[in-house]
Amino acid sequence: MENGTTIPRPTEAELELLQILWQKEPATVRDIYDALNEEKVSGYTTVLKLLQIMTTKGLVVRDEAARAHVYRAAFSQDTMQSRLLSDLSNRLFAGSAAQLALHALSMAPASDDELAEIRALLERRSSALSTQQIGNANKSSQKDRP
Amino acid sequence: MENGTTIPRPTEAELELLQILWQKEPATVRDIYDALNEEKVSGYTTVLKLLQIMTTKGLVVRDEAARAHVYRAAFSQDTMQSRLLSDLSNRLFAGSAAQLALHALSMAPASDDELAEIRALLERRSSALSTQQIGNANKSSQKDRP
DNA sequence: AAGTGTCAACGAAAATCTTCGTAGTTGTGA
DNA sequence: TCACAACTACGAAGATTTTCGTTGACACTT
Repeated sequence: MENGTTIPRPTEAELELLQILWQKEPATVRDIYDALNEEKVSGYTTVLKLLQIMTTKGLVVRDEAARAHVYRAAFSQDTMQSRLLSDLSNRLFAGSAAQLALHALSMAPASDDELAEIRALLERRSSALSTQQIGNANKSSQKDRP
Repeated sequence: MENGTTIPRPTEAELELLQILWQKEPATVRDIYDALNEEKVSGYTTVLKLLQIMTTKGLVVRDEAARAHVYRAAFSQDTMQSRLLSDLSNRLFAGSAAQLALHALSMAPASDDELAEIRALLERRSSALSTQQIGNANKSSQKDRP
């Protein structure tokens, strides 16, 4: 395919595991299995198989040193959020992330803190409206392991 | 399943057709087929089949009066945007649409107009921070056909 | 050293998604 | 009226996703 630097899009079930991983990282299959079963029932080997698939996809990274392999997310939650957001933006908002943000904002029961944060971001933005790409699709403050 | 008032989540290919529908509504299979083939190649019956599936799913509504059935999206683009956004919000942003908006904003190369619009929304928001639900998940100005 | 329990690997079944070929129907122009 | 073109319905194949049962390897306890 056109792979390379592209982050693979996780499926529904895969994203669920990633959510757990981001919280409990690093984790063994059992760790994840236990955490998952607090929300829904699922077989141990199901989780295992998913993790194996995600490993080949490059969604997670595995340390096989110990007997119980230890898994980590290959990409930070932040990176994945950017990725899926821009995906949705392309597919449903004609590529305008701003439109997307606007829409999200209009349906968000935001807290005062969040509103303040958004205003701050907006200020910064209006002053820095130069040619540079403003986005942070590659915020280097993140620790991804591709 | 647990259907009822729930909007079914469109698949990748389905969303593509919806995009076209929102622009060219109402449209026959051929209309959609033609529009789609300006972007990518796809068979006529493929489009037809998809529309049939989408009809049973309730994603589109069909008028069978004429020989060439006429299709419309069952939900406005706006409604679908809200739906998928809140979906992503739940699955990747711990349910915080504001966090999602913030993230989208930080990666959006927004235009001045859009920034202004966002600021306006923000103003409105801060003054109207009462108990009422502020969102527009059901903007009654929309014409959905469930 | 044998027994017990945990683990990864493998294969495969079930469900869903995507695509298309074929058949049968209907309206239209010759 | 006959033939042609356009359309829908049906079925099915291939791809992908999701789930799980079984097997063999490994480690710890007794």
